[in-house]
Amino acid sequence: MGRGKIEIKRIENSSNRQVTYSKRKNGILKKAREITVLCDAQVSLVILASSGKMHYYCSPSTTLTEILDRYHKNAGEKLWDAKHEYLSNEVERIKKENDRMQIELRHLKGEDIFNMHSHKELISIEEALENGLANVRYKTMEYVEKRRKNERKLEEENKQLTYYLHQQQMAMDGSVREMENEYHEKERGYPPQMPFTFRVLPMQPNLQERK
Amino acid sequence: MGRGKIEIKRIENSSNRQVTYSKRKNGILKKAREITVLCDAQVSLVILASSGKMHYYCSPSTTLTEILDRYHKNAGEKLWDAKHEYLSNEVERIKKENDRMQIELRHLKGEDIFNMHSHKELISIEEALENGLANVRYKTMEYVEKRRKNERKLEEENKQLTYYLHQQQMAMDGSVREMENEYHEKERGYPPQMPFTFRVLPMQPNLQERK
DNA sequence: ATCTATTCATAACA
DNA sequence: TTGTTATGAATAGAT
Repeated sequence: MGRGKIEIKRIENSSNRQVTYSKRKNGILKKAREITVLCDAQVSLVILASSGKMHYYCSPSTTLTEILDRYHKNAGEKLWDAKHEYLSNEVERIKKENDRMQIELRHLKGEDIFNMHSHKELISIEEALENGLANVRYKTMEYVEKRRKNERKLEEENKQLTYYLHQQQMAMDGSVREMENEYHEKERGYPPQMPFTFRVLPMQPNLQERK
Repeated sequence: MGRGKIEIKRIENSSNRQVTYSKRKNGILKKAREITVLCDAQVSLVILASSGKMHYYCSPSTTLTEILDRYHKNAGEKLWDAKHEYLSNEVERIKKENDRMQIELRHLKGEDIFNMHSHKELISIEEALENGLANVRYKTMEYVEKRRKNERKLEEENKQLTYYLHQQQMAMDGSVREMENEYHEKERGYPPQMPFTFRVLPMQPNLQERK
């Protein structure tokens, strides 16, 4: 129909397409109205132009929803359920995404950081923070290590001193008893086990002030 | 069109109506398909005969639901029930939350910071990262503090022991000299300063194993 | 269903 | 966009 026959394929010329759309849209709407009146039919028609403009027709005495309800039942297509399912899945999907990011954020903020290592996906993200933390950790480790070593040294000294003290006590104890009971008999053939020159080594000064 | 013009009003003859319905229905469906192809339009068409038979067309690459979604928005009609509306809102809400967190995450990772509108925003990001470090620092500080305290205690004990050892040495030294030079004169009026019951307190075990 | 005289829709043009 | 018109398409009524 028209001045010439046309092939049914996309009209490339944009303005031609626009004009054709407008005319044919009116034609379809008219036909929809007509079949409604002529044949007691119910019609739901929605037309969307590529431009985004929309036109629709719905036969009177009904609503689009009503027709679609019947459509739903008749077609057996799970229109509503599908929509509902889609939305449910979407909510779930996005919620998961949400949780993941929330955890990630908490970790990056330094919360829950001791649970972090179980989450594989977070490893790459952790790296950012861990790079920052690496320096701090290294410094503190160094520091702790030094303190621990010093601590051990002190413990050792402590043991030594305790031991020597005990020895000396014994020695002194013996000497005193000797002096008290038989100080005229000179039979002390044993020198003190501990050299009197023993001195406790001075500790590293300022160690606890270092970082 | 046809052998004679007809008025657009209900066709009273039932079989005529039925025939006309069938013919026009096909016509509309064809037109719907055509406008879809010719003009890049999207069409949703549902036709219900008074007999109850139903036919529909929906342009490919879309779903009826999708078209009706747009219809809903444009027409402002309540197509969707509360559940769907709730879910739709939920999706939108969570998506916004999602975007917000995504931006925050990217910022914490140091990405996209060139879009920052103010120095304040940069500072707050810096603060967040520093807070993250603070937690780690705190944990290590606690640990170091414990070690330091134990260390101090050991130092104190060490000093005490050294002191007592020295005292004892003096006392013993004196006793021996006394014994050697004038052991018949009993003038030792000073008892040892250190009680013989002195014992070094045992240290906290396992302290260095604790985190 | 199929045919066909007619009316209708519309492509091209203005 | 709107209108005009030649032409192809749709279809009412008959078969």
